[in-house]
Amino acid sequence: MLDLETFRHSTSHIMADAVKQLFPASKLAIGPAIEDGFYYDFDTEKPFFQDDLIKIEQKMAEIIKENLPFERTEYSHQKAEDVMKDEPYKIELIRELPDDKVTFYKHGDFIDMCRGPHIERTGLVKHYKLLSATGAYWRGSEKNKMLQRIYGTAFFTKEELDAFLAHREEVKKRDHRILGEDLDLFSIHQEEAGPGLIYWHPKGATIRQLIEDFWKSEHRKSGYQFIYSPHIAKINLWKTSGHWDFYKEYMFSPMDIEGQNYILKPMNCPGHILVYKTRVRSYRDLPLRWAELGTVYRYERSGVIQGLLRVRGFTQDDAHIFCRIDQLHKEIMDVIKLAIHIFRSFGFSDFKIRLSTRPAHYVGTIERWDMATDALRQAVESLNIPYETAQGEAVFYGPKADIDIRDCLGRAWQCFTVQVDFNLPERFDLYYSAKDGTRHRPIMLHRALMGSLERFFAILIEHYAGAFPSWLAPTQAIILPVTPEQIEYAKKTYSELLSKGIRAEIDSRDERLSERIKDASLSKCPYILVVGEKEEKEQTIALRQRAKKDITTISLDDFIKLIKQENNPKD
RNA sequence: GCUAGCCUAGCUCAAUGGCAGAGCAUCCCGUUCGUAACGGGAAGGUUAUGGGUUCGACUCCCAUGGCUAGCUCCA
Repeated sequence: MLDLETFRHSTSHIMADAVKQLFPASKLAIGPAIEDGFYYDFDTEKPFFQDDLIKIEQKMAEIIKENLPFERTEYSHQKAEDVMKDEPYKIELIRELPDDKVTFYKHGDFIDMCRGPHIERTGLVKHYKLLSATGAYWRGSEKNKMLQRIYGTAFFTKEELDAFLAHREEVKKRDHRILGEDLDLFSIHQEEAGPGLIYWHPKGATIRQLIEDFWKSEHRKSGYQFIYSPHIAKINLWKTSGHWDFYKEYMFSPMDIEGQNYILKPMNCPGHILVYKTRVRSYRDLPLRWAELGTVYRYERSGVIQGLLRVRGFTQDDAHIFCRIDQLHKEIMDVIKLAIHIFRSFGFSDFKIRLSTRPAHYVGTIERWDMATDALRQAVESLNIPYETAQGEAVFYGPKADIDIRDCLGRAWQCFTVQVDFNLPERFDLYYSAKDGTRHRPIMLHRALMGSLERFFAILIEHYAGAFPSWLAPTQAIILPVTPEQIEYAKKTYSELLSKGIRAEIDSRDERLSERIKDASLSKCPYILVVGEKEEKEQTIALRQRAKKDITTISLDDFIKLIKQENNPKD
């Protein structure tokens, strides 16, 4: 049985063959299979254009039609370099191979150094498509030359390829940047105000408030307290925390205020630590769980900014937990439980945890690292969520666990993180008084559940395709009087809904009913309430639910009951 | 930041060196309407910004800003 990776890898060879035939001066770099298909990097005189991709696809069709066999051969280093003498990138790779034997695969006149395996014949490839051409650095380093990369994909069946392309279309349709504008949720004013800075419109702000309210109430239930900290602080604070040394490239330049340098905060932790230090903490005070919807500013290079997903100013749903070692396990467990609960409430149910362990360079003792890592591992295991361990992937100050959530299109997003920190308590000389009066270092946990509100909002918009569940919808019900005769009745209905805490609107514009239904539907409002002569007489409403064709006539009280039922996040 | 492509009305897009245009949205008028696009009219532009080439530039060239897709990075 063929595996898809082999199949796609072979397709990338066919593509490289086509490129070599059409553009003989191109030099080959690498061409692996990737999650959604494959790519191949070339060093070419000119970048590839859209038209070139079509030509390359046609040439590939010819190679496939010839049904050439893939043949494997092994050469010594010497011979390999000889065979690849016109391919400088291949030579570089060959020289790094430890074995003397180098394997090659050949079909027709095209030969490529490659570990393999490959499919038997080019004719097996039938359903493929070239997707895009972009620049990519040789070996991923911007110090190296930029090569030209062509992405493509291949599938066993036409149905799978069509489904993949349809999925790409769906992703495009759900793009939060488009929906954000269509639904009047937010805007970005790159020219006037700067890229990566978000303006939340009333509808977007309503959703944000709903998210924040829910977040706060769940935190209160979980024993958190809230604090607020300023957006700027003197540079010394960032020198003490160490950010000025290891995080400088993401920090905005200092601003001079009365001869002192101040920095826009890229993180909330130093502020929380200052609060901790305002008095001597007892072992009985711990754990302290302090949360803040803290807005931070980070310099991101212009090329990486994207919609709400990657910005220069954003609000973290941050919290810091100061605790004793013996409390660590429970605190970690509770944080992960809270995160899962919140994600479920927003309609996510598929999670994957990644545990990152001690890297080569670290602060703190091995014993503490092992203990903290075990605490993380035990918490994850007892919650029965699949996890993987990323050996040596943690940051220098402590082990961490991250959670990827999967949206309804199967895309994974990293939002949640919980990080143990042995470093900052040390740098700021944090302590608490133990039972016997001696001083001890508390352990500090950093954690964010949604990560950034901006980014999480983007994920929600795309997850729901802008059709937010009733509890999050900026407008839950739009009331449409059939004629001006019913405006009074519509207003009465409106006041009644408002008084019950339902987010309602009236559209009594001088437009045909069908026009106003169209607009209400496009706004993705969950409920449309039509009131005409008949409804007024019977004191009812004609209810049209989002994504449903049928219309039901019910009393306003029944509608209120219905919407109240939906007014809470699902868990 | 780098590579490539792109930037025309609020939005989506025409105009290939010779008079800047359409649809949607907006505003006005008409229509008073029973479940997804009513009719008519008006207004809307220093063609991203700055320079250059040319008798003449939305169009060609240069710089700057920004966007898009990647690379790298990441909440």
